[in-house]
Amino acid sequence: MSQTVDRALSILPLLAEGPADLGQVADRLDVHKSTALRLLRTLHEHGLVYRQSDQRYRLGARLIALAQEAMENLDIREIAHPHLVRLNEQCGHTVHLAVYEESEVLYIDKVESRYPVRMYSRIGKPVAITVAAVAKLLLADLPEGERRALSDKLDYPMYTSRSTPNAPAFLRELDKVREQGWATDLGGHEESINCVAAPIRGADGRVVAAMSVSAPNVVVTAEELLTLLPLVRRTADAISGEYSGRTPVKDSR
Amino acid sequence: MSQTVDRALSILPLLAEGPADLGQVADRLDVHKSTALRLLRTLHEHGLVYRQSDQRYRLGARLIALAQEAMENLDIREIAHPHLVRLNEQCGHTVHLAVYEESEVLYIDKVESRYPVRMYSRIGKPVAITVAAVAKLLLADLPEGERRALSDKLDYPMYTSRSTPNAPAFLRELDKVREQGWATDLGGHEESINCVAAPIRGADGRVVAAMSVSAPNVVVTAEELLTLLPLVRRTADAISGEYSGRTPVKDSR
DNA sequence: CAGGTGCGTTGCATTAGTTGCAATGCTCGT
DNA sequence: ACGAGCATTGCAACTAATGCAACGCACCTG
Repeated sequence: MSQTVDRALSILPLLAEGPADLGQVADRLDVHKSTALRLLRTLHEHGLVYRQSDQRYRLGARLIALAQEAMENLDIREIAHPHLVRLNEQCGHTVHLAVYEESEVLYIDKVESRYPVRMYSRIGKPVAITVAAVAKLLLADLPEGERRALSDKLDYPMYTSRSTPNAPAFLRELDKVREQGWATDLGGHEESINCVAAPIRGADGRVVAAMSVSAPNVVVTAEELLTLLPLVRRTADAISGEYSGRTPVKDSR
Repeated sequence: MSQTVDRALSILPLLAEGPADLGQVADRLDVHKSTALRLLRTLHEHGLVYRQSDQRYRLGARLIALAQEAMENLDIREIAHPHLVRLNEQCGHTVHLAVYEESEVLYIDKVESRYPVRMYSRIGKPVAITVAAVAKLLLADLPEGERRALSDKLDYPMYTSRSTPNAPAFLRELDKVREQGWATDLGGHEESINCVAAPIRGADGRVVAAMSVSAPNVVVTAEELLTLLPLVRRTADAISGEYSGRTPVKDSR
């Protein structure tokens, strides 16, 4: 809606790929160098962009600080965290918490496995939306129209042979997940990693977040992992209860 | 430098304080509501701002994802992480990694204490710059002029009776730290928490990061913590070596 | 060491893009 | 059902962003 701001913000994902110099930024934005310079300067003043010693630009520190504050404003996270820790203490595996926002699902909290073999994932990283167990739960709860529209515009990368191959299969999976009230990902993202996930609901019953337990085959088989399902669901329900009991989406200050 | 972008970016820290509606944003920016609306819309399109169900705006998910990528581009972090984990395994206490950027010091990595009593801190949070041991190391290495200028414009909040009270005291402390090559914070931030820190240097000898071990009094006394100093310094030196050996600030793609 | 290339930077005239206003639409509370 | 409060839209006025061309500077190169 605002061209100038639009251009300036387009610089951020560009720099997320790696440092770039003025010329590169100008080219990618398709604007004159002087224009790019002014935009970069403004971003710099706000600390979103940093100029390293070789004069190239990269993302700045304040961005990290802002994201931090953004997460602290998510009250589900605050409420859920102790529950996640407890679950991790009980089963030892990696525990994730994820939310859906604007066509993306991303992890907002994580408790690391206590086993030596750990899976790769990072808080803030958008998850593989077509296969992750938490993603299925979050998308399954979307209103029909939105769900269809989203499933349509998604890509369905075949991470493994068990990845969800296309939109119809995905929608079927979502229906199943919605009905049973939990979800799994059995090697659909990485061949040797399985997950079980359960939804966290707000007072109105809508799914506000999802949590999962993940473990590699070498530690426990998929069957063994599934035996944790009741525990995961109980934890999720406990979080739901606490979340609904408190002020729902209230101001945090 | 660019008014429109400047205004748009000013919205982010504002929303970091908590959700706000259009009117509040317009007021704080001192612009007309329609202007604020357009700026918010642009931020929204880029996912930096999210509109929650009650129509108020808060920081968006992509901000978190961007910050994530920003951190992954910091190669000190990549290199240091395994060392931090190993140090944590050896001593059991909380280990922090911090960098200086644009008048701020912030934590970019953390390994949690294995003791039940943990200190509060979060990756991405700017640190108490006048008292934290890592901050002293990073600032001590700044060129004279910059150091004086910065020390001058800082606030010196008295978190505890042992906090650095003012600029002259701070500069003296920095001189001491620079000379001895390590730093401490003995209850200067929180009465019962002590830290020892050591600098990580690049190939040119400049301090590029600093790491620290922190523990509360109830777990170990300050004296006991100080016995860890050689270990902390050795770890920092190991990281320095690896960092200098590799491509210094090279492109990451 | 002179000349050249590639980059970032600056001042300025043009014009496109942003602004604030006023009017409209919408939602909620009474 | 009515009104208050907020978000939203279209539009004309004008400010502020744009691209150009020229300059400065550092680094190669012959």
